[in-house]
Amino acid sequence: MVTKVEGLFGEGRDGRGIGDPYDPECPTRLILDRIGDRWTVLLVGALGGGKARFSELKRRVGGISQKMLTQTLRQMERDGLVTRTVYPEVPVRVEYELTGAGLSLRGPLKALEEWSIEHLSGVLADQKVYDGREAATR
Amino acid sequence: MVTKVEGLFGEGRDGRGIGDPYDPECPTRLILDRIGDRWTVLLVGALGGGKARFSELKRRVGGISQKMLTQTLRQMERDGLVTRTVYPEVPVRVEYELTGAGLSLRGPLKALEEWSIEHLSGVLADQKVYDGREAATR
DNA sequence: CTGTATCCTGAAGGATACTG
DNA sequence: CAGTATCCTTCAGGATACAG
Repeated sequence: MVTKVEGLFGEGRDGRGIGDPYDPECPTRLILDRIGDRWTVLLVGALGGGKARFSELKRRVGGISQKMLTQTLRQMERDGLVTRTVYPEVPVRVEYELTGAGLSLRGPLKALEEWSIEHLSGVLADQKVYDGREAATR
Repeated sequence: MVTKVEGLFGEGRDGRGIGDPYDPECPTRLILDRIGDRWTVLLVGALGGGKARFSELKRRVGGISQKMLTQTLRQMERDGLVTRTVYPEVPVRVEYELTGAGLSLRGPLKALEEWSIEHLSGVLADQKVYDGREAATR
């Protein structure tokens, strides 16, 4: 039995232990499992505009393999982030669309993206400094 | 040469391609690289309360190995998210502390955590439904 | 106490070929 | 078109032993 995580990022930290990331009931793990891989994040972005079909998503998300596209979409469907609609035409047409939950994820992800844009140059600069010091030490 | 990503999660999606996640200059990749692994996220949480030393972090973050703790902290230091201070006592004491950039990451992460807490039960329920349908199909 | 250095394994994920 | 099935490689990351 593991202690539940109520707020890793609340203000009042009191040094209490942090929830086990391997506990399936841990919300932190929940996000990490969905957001952890780049593909889910990119797909939420790619689906932000509305429905899209398989091939279109493949085109939109650069570098994704067919395997990962299918796999990630299935996962998102399972999690209730996306709906999958099959139109039995010839050839088959399949459309994906964000659910309410999927759409609601865009806000937090956007916040993260904004942080990223804001700190991109800073982080890159810090890396250079750090790497420089390391090289000098060696 | 790949198109830069300005806003994967902005409102007006126009179906334009999405930035290559392998481009080091892509902000989306920046977040994903830091946030992608559970440890960085958990450490930002663990360090939210202020300075903490190595062994304390190890205790706080359940399940992290010594190797990953060191490795993740080094990465965070390199990215300018954390400072590392060595006190040459016997035995050595090392304290880690979030920088401004590190602290500023807590907001977005908190938003994500809130999403997670809010949607935990829903996602879990959807998974059950999905798995049930799959089992029936098979 | 705070690491570094190796070894080793599982799992992620790309490439490719085939199907309804 | 939208997948599924396989093979194969890479590599993250745990376990362990040793060091300043």
